[in-house]
Amino acid sequence: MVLTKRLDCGFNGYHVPPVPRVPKSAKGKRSVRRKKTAENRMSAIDMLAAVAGKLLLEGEGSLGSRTTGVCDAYNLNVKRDHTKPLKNESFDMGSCTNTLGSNDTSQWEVGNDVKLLSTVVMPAPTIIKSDTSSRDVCTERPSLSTKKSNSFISETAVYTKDLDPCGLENRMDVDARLLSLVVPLGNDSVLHSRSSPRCREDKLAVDKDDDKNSSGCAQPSFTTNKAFKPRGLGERRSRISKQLATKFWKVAPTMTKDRELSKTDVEMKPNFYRRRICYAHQRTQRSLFKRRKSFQRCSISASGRGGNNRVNGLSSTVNGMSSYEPEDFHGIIGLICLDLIPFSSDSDTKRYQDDLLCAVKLSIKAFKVPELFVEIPENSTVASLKRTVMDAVTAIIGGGLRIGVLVQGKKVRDDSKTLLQAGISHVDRMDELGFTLEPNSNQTSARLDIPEECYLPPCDFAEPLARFPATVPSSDGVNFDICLGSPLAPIVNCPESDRDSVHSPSDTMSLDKNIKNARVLIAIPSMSVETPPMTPVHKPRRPELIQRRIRRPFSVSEVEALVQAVEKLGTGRWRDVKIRAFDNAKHRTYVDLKDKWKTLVHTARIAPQQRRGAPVPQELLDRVLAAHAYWSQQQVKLLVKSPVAEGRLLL
DNA sequence: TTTAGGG
DNA sequence: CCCTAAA
Repeated sequence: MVLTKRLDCGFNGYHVPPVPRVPKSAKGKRSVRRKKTAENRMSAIDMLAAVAGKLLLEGEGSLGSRTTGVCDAYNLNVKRDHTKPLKNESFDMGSCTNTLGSNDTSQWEVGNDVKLLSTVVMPAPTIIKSDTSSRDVCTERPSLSTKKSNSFISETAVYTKDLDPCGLENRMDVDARLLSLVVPLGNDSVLHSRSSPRCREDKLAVDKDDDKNSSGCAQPSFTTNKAFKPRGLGERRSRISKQLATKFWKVAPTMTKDRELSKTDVEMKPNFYRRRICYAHQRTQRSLFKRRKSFQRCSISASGRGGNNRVNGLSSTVNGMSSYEPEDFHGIIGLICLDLIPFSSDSDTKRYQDDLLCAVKLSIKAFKVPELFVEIPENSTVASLKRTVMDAVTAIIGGGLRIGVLVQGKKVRDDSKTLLQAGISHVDRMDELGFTLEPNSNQTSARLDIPEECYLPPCDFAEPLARFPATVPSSDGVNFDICLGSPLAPIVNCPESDRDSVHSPSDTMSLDKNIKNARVLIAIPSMSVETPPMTPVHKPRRPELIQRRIRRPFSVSEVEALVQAVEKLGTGRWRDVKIRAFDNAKHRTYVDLKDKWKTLVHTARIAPQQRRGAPVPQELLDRVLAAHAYWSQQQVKLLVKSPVAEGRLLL
């Protein structure tokens, strides 16, 4: 049964409907499809489905919450009208098909005029302080008051793209992205299974720590208290969202107050008040999502108690939102935080982006100085050890260093570039952005462009350092982590880190397995001549950790520009094409353009039904084919005229 | 560096 | 998008 409806759902507020547990039998069936996906995907998809259903059908009341977890059951296209100002509270939702239940394949087509007058999630701006001495980072954020949600709508959208576990992505054509999936652990949540002892460790640690913006996990019961209403809450991430968040602070300064208001419709239990939520994030094979995931992970804050909040990929604060108040979560089984990322190249969008990208706040989250030797007698006091380490560190830092900036592993050499141009504004994963400390007198040309990376657990500062001589090695570069949008105490400020600084090998090993998720990636500086050869150097590994670039689908206007340029220049001059049509699009290389052309030609040749991604106007595809044919012919002609070919012809 | 193609 | 041989 296919239903086509135009929906005009202007609903206030939003709550995530209960997501039914996926029956085991069903799980079994689906597991085939989810073969290569992580164990908790189902839950995420279910939640997405639920959210999607609510989003689209709230007010209709017919979608209900019985949703299938089949990952390809949801195909939402949500478009934001970028021509409207951010404050605009409506979205134009594009087509939406929603397949419900395994036995019910109803589909809903949502017309273009459907307006979403509320939000699933609230922007979660975080005020980031780069002041490393400040531990009390502001974590205020907008509340989730459903009543107020109309005020902060604009950036919310549902999109399944990044939840795409099974290739759904390729059928999505909207540039909105699911930002993150926040899943307070509940009994119903499959994700719970991932919350592992580590998570509980964190929980305990956090409880001790109580309120230091550290993170932890909620116990399952925490989110299953039925006395509380569900409410939507979200956090936002990603390149744009980071800035959006900032923006939201500006446009909706009242948001902080809303939390107070929100208490009116939620019962609040004081003893929950400072608990932390444990989030789990859906895994996916898709690199984009991985990236996002890592990004979230990267924001995991170090616990104030010296590293008991290790990065583990399973828990911890995400997004610098270190302490959601429990009232935000009561009864919520799943939350999906979504964001909408504008198309990258439309002119409107560009303005929009530029507008948003004006503020990129960085905070240095971890500062590691590897390969630092400290020699100190056994009978020294801890205090003297600290002093020694501090001296050594100070010697490095005070020694006149300059900062290098790495974006996606590549050094940004042009200091005149803007963050936007350098792509820094776009990084959505923390390890895409790195800094290096380099000696000012950089005669040695040892390089750090492809840093070897190793993992060091946070806040185990003293331990590794103790092995190193106090003489400052003339390291060519030292990486340190920075964090976008994550308020947390810098590791160098972990005063009492000693206690927790020793890790069992297995601990390290398991962490190492999560190296991709780990946020504490440091570079081992290239050894200088003075460095003793016996220096314990980590095995070179994972030099490939250079991040894959963010996927940025070509917009129609970009395609248009590309087609036009190729029509003019032909298919063998990608550099010229780049200069001609994409000179200002720093993120489009000529290889990208060549690749895009390749896919365009392919797209143009296949049946429209086979096409995936953002639909390219047929007119453009026709031009692609025409240009391709023309230039192919030109090449042949050129070949024919060439001596070799001529010679062959003569033969 | 740029092109061209496969992955 | 990535990787890379070849130019």
